[in-house]
Amino acid sequence: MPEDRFITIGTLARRTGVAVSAIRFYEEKGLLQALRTKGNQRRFMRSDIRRISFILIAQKLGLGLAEIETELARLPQGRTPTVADWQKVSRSIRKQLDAKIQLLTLTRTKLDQCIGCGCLSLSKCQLYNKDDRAGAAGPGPRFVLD
Amino acid sequence: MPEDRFITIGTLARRTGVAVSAIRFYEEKGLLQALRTKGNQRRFMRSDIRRISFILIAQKLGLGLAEIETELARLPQGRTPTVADWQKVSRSIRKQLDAKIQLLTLTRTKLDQCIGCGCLSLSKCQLYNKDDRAGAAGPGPRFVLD
DNA sequence: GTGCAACCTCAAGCTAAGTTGAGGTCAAGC
DNA sequence: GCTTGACCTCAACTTAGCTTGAGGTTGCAC
Repeated sequence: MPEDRFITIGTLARRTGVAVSAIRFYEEKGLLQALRTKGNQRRFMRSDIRRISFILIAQKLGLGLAEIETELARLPQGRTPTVADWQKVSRSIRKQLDAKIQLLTLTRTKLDQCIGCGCLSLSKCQLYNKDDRAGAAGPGPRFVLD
Repeated sequence: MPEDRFITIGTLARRTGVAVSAIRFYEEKGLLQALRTKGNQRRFMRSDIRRISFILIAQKLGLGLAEIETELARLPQGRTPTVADWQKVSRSIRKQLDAKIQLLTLTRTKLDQCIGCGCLSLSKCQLYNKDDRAGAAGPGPRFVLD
């Protein structure tokens, strides 16, 4: 296997700083795809280093793996993504980041009003009303600033 | 039990919109304390309504229950918290909110540079470097914008 | 042709923040 | 005094994002 284009899972792990187990996990979740050798070992493409970089960055921005998968799906299938391809995806998460900052800023304004009156009352407080929560459904960790 | 000061778990649930099971869970975690009747049923204080309001608000701001417990510990023991007591706690989380917004804004700036060059490279990108992650330890969901 | 690191799968475990269910008790109105 | 809804405990399950371990195979270098 003299091919320069393919790398082992260990190499990918070293290059990205991500654990081997995590890479397998990402593959299982569909965020990465790997070829297999005759002996059933994974072989990744060099461009997967960038793909993992993106995963890490997007996680830092608060996206879940499912959302990240959606974003990655915008990349071209079959060919190595170009700079322009990556820019398109990056701009998409930049929008989400923007929205998140706006939401937090708004919340801060409300909190300031709340501190002013000291109420923290569910009925009167701007910050909190039941309707806000009506949509929250299903078990598991929620409330991470949807 | 003609006392106006004590309320049942069901009443507390109705008043806050939080599930009974969640209230028991918060008590177990030490975020709430309850007296017990002879028949072993919980009795909460009216001021716990506000306490739960605070928990909900703080969660919205992205705090975990452990952090919220720390904040709540600033409230006086034994007496019902006053408006001033709540303001002190609110100002504390306002600071944390501020920091979170600043971090996100900084991240956005870096992302913009990244989009500019299209790199998304672990070695060159401002957005990501290994050292950032060195501190992240332990299992469980991390990366929620520490 | 053999030794050993690196790979493989599969199952179980972890944390957070709860929910769901089984099986049983309490309290209040009629 | 009894019925019924609200309460009790305890155990098991949920989702997300992984890690850890057991037990077995590959691939490359000497």
